[in-house]
Amino acid sequence: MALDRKDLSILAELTTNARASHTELANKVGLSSTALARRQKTLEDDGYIQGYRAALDLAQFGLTTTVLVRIALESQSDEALKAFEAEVVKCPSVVRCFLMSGTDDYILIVLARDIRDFERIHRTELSRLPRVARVQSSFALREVINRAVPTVVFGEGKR
Amino acid sequence: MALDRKDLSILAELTTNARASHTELANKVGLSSTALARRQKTLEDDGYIQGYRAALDLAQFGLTTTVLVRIALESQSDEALKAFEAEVVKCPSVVRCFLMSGTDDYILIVLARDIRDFERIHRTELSRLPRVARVQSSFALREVINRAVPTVVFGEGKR
DNA sequence: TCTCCTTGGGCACACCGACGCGCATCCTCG
DNA sequence: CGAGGATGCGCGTCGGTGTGCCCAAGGAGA
Repeated sequence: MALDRKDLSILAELTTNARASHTELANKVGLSSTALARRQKTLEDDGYIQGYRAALDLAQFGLTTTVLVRIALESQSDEALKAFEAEVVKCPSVVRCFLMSGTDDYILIVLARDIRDFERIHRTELSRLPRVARVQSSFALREVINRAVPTVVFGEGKR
Repeated sequence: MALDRKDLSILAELTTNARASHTELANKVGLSSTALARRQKTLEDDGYIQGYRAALDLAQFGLTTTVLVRIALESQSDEALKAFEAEVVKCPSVVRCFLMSGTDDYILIVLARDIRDFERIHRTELSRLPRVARVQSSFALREVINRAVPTVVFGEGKR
């Protein structure tokens, strides 16, 4: 199934404002409300739209510090990976965790209030992870780009 | 201003389902619809809720490969940073870009269709970035955690 | 070339639900 | 005991949503 420019326009708009009504969206896209409703439903049914989520301002919660953590395990055995992953999903300050190729086994993205708070997280969350051989942390000084969706998605319009 | 458990419960629910109606939310949180409406409006006005966004299934667009790219610049001068950042924001496949402490100057997260596609992105987007001294890419074999909001936010309830 | 058929769009309408208001009540704190 | 803040209930209005129907455009086949 292929998406045309209007579909992409709908997705782009919903990515910005998920609560827009059919008529509101229809005006922006250049369709009638019924035509838009059909397309939106199709996009949902076909799985292009997973759901609608509120975007929280994490800075408002004091979470202004992003830390990238590289973790190497003692062993790359399946059992070690499973044990590590079972615990890392419980870490409440971790927002992303990738199993990586190359020398570093895992890369985590951790959100903290500040550097002191990260020290606490390191002590109470990260240091308790099993099978860890080495932990290396780098602080993000600034976030230059933070997109949920790559802009390339909205630029491939057919027709 | 402090949030109590009901506020956090509202935020948690809206993070999952941003289109829930007042009555729907009220039932889950244990409030009446009016009390909930007031609290939700307060959360919006106070900036805890930035907005409501549709979550797209990137796999549906073929973007199944995540790549972490480490980039070191030739120079850390303010001019070099500005020049680099002015260009990197134009890269349509980059979803995140951090200015880092330590040896690596920037870390990007790039979404690609597959490894072949990343080669194209490397050639057409990354290699054109100015002032770059070294580029090092690591592929994510698997995504263990992908949260928009750390669970720690929902667990600090007062009262 | 004509015709049939399919696909997508627009218009109008009716129903249903959401939303916001006012007021009474309750709880807490001073 | 009084006052302020938050809650819950009921109501009316408004808007969104979904349906049915018709129309236009494009493609296929005879």
